[in-house]
Amino acid sequence: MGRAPCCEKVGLKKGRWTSEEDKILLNYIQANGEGSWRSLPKNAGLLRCGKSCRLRWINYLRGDLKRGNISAEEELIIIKLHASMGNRWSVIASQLPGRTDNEIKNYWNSHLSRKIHTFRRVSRTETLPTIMDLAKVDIPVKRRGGRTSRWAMMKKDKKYIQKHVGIQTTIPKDSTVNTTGAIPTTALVKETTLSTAMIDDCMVLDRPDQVKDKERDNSLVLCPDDQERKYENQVVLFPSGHEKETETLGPYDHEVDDIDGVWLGFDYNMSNGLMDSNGILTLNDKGNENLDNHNVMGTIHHDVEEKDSTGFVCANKMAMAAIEDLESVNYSSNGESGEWYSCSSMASGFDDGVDNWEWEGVVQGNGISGMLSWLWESDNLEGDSSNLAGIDPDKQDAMVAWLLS
DNA sequence: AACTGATACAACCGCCATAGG
DNA sequence: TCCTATGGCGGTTGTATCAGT
Repeated sequence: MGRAPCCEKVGLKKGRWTSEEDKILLNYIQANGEGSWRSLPKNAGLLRCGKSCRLRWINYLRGDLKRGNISAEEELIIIKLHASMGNRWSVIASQLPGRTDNEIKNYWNSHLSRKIHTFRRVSRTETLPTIMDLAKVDIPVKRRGGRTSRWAMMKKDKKYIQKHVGIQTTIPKDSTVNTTGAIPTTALVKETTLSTAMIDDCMVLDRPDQVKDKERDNSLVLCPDDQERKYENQVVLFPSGHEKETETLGPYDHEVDDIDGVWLGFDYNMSNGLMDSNGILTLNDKGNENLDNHNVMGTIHHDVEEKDSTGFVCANKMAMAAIEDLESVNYSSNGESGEWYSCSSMASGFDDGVDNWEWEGVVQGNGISGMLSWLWESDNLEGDSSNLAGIDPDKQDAMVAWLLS
């Protein structure tokens, strides 16, 4: 038998809270402060369990809650933190002011989990799975239906809360309501490449010698790996298999000393016609109407210092990326040590006959230091919350701060 | 217009950690 | 040290709402 319920449930109301109940709870807490949840319902005259009151307050009525949809920036933070600490929603929520763990959990489950796959860390002794069975993976689909967000309702009617429960909203004037589930792709790519903590000082890669179109400003450009790849503090992703033999896996098809990794994921839309005659693929969504959802995922490796024959230096970190349309993705070990790997995907969105691509990426510049060493000192990187077990809180805080720096 | 399936998200539930007696 | 109350967390469920048929 489990422990006794937190309160006597006979006669208590369950289910959705009415605006009247919200008013009562809100008035009570404003007058008496929060806490003492067990006695609160009785004192306030609510036929609710104290736990239910607490949840209602924390997740909905609290005045400091952020209104509106999760922004691309917030989404990125969620992705990053989830990649590092798993389903520790409260910890993740603590880094997103005004967001609740429940909200983030729901957002993850309904929006992100299907878009983002966490890839296995490749250890020295581990054999990579060569095929990932994506048939078993949920495929992101176009939103067909679903509830309209209550916050969206409030956005539409800023007086909603005042009308219904009598509290002030803090809906930002410029907040947007996204009812399609679509991600602001360009912004997200930009945010990802600009603000990702693991990619210190990176900037959006543009190739001024080949990319003249101003429309491509602030986009991420993928370059064939036979192109110049000496960039300072930039993100470079290589479609290494594009119309070439796959011997060109970049300068990194050699042994590396150590691999620790964290996957980054971001979503973008890709359509036909993004590949120009030079084989440069641009990730943006400008002017692309025929969009399919694809994911780009990358992992950042560190403790790598290598030079290729052209003198390219990959200092301290490497990144890999995969493009996938979630139909099929092959993972293969790459390099003698088997410690890193490339990803190929079927990109059915292309009409240029190239439907099987292999990508790799590099982040160049100084950056990841010892933080990742201890962050990933556990071998278990599959989103297991035990990842952080045993790490003292200061370290954990430092990690979070670093991840978000 | 009615029906159906998909979706978002609010709310519930059980378990765990911790404080305090 | 044990026991209990309580708060908190994460997994899961229920349902309102919507788009497609």
